[in-house]
Amino acid sequence: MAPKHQAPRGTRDLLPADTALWRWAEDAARGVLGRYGFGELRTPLFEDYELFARTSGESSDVVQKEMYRFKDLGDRDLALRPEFTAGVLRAYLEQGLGGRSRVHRLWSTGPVFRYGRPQKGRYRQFHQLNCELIGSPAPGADAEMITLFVDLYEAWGFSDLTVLVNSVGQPASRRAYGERLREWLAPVHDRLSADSKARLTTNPLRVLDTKDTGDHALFAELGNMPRLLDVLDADDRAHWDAVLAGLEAAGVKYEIDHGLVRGLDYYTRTAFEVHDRSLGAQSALGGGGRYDGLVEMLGGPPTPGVGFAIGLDRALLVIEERGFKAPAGDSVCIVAMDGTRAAATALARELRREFAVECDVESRGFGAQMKAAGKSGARFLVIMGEEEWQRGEVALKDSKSGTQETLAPSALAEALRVKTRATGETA
RNA sequence: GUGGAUGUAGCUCAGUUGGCAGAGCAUCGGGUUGUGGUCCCGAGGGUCGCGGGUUCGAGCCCCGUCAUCCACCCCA
Repeated sequence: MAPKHQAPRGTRDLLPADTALWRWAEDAARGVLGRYGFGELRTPLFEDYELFARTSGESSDVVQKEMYRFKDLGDRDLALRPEFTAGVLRAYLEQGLGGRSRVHRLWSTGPVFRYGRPQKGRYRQFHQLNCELIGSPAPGADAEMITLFVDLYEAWGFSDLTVLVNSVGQPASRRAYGERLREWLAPVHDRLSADSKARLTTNPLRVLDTKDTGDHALFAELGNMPRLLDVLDADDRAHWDAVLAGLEAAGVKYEIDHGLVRGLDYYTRTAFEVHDRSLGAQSALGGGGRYDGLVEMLGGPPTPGVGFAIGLDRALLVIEERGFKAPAGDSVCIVAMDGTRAAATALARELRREFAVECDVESRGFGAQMKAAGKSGARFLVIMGEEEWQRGEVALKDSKSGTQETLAPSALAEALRVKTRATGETA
């Protein structure tokens, strides 16, 4: 007790029981992503600080107070990635992907870092699954990304997800809308909550999703709340309508949320998010949107794009709470006697080319090995008794059926193959 | 960053007005060197998060600190 070191605040260890579930989820996601034609991109965990500062927006919370920023020994100004998109687009430009083909579908996963006060579902080191579709301005791209987003969750057993969608327009129309909001709220300005007053100057759109009930009463009193969708220009409007049509064509259920504003400044047009109530206050499971000006902001040619990030820690939290266990394959446990230990070692190595095999390495007695076998949950027991071994035989016991048979060691692999195939499970 | 709650065995938690640190589960051993998961018996395991203070005496009271949880901010 009271170990000298503990994991830094907001970080945690994932033990084998946890990582089994994580791997299951990652494998399921990989399958979906492959079928959608996405390729995996791996980028550095840290990049120039400036890259994140510029893309996220100087006024964003990420830049203001959440970045893990440091100088390396060469005095370079670096930061641990607080999100994936900036690094992905940097790689896209640096590697000249735009010249190889017009459209790229890229996914990434790994830890991301944000300095903030931890609580359940919020960590300083957390994990995202990130997808970007770079190069297409078409509303069909937005719709496909949202569909992929939903399909990933469905692969994890989430049914009936509600996807919140909104259009945040272009930066110019967003600014115009902010002005309209300010004018609309002017008559009641002094009665707004402190939070809302502050947000009115920093990010007026955020005022709308305040949790303050007094503010909501004021909104009702004013009536005729201006809506972001009403100030969209014709092109944005047409894009928005086409995205919704695309979702309907794909059979994806969605809800329009006029108050939905993403935390990062670079979003244009489409924005979307998914929440799960069982998570409490930190309920966002994932979100994303279109970022048509971002590549240009990084010094590249005008390149449209749309992407999203899924919070794996939160998704896994929900999966765990549902009591889901990663399916475990059938495994084999070898039980040897004093006269057959060497032979058991050889047999274990051979079988391990194909099956998950446990074999005592401590020269323990028969009883102890049987107990260990029971605890390990192995489906098959290979019992190597001295007398049978002399006759060229071993016993194979199937715990599932309770049956036991005697066979030649050379026939073991095939017997196991047949039995595991019969139940459709693999080791 | 703000406000609040909680830290006792690997885990979940008892612990009375301040008076010898406990249970269940888990672990290990035995019953049981040729058929396990059950059962029975036994054992190990604790600077009571950490540091300081009050006291004859602190798991309990006080201060600080670290961590977790809840809410806010914000997000994943």
